[in-house]
Amino acid sequence: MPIRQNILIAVDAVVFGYMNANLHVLLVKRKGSTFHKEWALVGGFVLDDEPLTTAVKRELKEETGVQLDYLEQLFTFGDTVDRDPRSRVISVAYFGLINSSKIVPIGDTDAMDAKWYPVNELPDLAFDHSEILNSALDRLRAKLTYQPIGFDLLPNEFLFSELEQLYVTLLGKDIDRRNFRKKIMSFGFLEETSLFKQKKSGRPAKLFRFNDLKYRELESKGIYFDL
Amino acid sequence: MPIRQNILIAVDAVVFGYMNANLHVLLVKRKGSTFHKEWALVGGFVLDDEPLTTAVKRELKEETGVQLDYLEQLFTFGDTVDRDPRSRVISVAYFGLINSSKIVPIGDTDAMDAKWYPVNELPDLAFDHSEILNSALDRLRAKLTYQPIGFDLLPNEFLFSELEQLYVTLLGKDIDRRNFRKKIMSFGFLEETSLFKQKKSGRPAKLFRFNDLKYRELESKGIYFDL
DNA sequence: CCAAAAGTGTTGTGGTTACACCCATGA
DNA sequence: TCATGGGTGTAACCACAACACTTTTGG
Repeated sequence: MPIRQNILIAVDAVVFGYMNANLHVLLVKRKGSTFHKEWALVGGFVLDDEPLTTAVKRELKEETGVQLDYLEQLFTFGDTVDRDPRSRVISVAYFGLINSSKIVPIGDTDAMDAKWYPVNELPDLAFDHSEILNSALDRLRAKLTYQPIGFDLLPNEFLFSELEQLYVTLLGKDIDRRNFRKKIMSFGFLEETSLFKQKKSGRPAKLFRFNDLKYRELESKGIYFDL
Repeated sequence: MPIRQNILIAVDAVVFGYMNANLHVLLVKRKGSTFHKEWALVGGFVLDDEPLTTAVKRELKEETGVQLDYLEQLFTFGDTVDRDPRSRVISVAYFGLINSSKIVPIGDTDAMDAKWYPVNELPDLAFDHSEILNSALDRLRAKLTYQPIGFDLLPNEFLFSELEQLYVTLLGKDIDRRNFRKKIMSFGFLEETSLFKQKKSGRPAKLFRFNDLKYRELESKGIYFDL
């Protein structure tokens, strides 16, 4: 094949985690020459014989050590020819969610170069990474209405109020507690456990668990949440 | 930047058109060495300083002369390292729709190398193009439930029965004529014209037109069609 | 007057919304 | 006993599904 191109291909990951009743994104502090010490999404160049998804997972592991519960392709950014000042780079962006119980609280010490940032307190980002992050946020909110995404963000066992709070945070509007409970329960993919969690004050609350089997059944038929 | 990659980047387009009460895809007959004379999606390599969308449009123009009414990024195929036998190629696939009234009936003569194929009579395709086409079909059907896609496929003025027929074809199930009409009309983005179309037999039918303004309004709020 | 396609309403049902009070606990 | 958050039911309303006959034209 006689063709010669001078375009590089990279992958970037927008990984969301939910902690302290807030949505967070995983960012890394760059060390190379360009955008030195600025915050950016996790990502890097794809190896010649490496599938794209392998590349994202490798970068995530190398740069932050996190392991994902959910990963999907988001969008390929290649309409802006100079999005990387060094050379033309096309980036395949991925969108990931991590279960709160698996979150390793990296970067709360300043020694690390990876950190969970609350989405409402983001720093300026390198390259066009803000744009990428924004499309990921749009996707997240859209998914919320047709997939019970909460379950990939919450720990394996959680309070109903935590699920509700997550929806409130992500949708940015209030929810009627009774109606929400009725709706979620009607899907049948939530199980009550017999465990309770004692909070500092107030009545102890039941812990719930997600039933994957029931969920996969429904998923194939297509669910629709309005809220 | 010291990095060197040996990966090529291409774009491919899955373009749908609706004619003779059937969904069609635009295919081209390959002429190069690999997959010579086999049918494939329209596509080709991206130029070094060319935005991705420009590349797809250029290829479409060069190979078939069609001009699209709707184009969106579909998916980037790069998990299979040997999808192109010659070299590693990552392909950014696009999904397009064309208005019936703009369809140039290429390829009904055998001299041409581009042709509209009905989706239920597809030939074998080169590379992993069947897979790409299938994801485009999935996307098309999914979009149908939250966007009035019919309007990008039908001519500017059309019969209600044509719109209905389009949904029947794409969804593969029957629709109640009265309920369908009520639902579509309730959105308010369809306008009656005062024109009539006389068919060979039967009562003449009103022609309808799509009101873009009203549609864009609704689109931002999010529409939902069940059907 | 027959064939062909267009056009048109009503009713039952099930889901969604709106809404407010009691319960269990720790301090 | 008070503060805090957890848990629950009902009634009005609206959207959807099911269903069949009449109208207009050409042959």
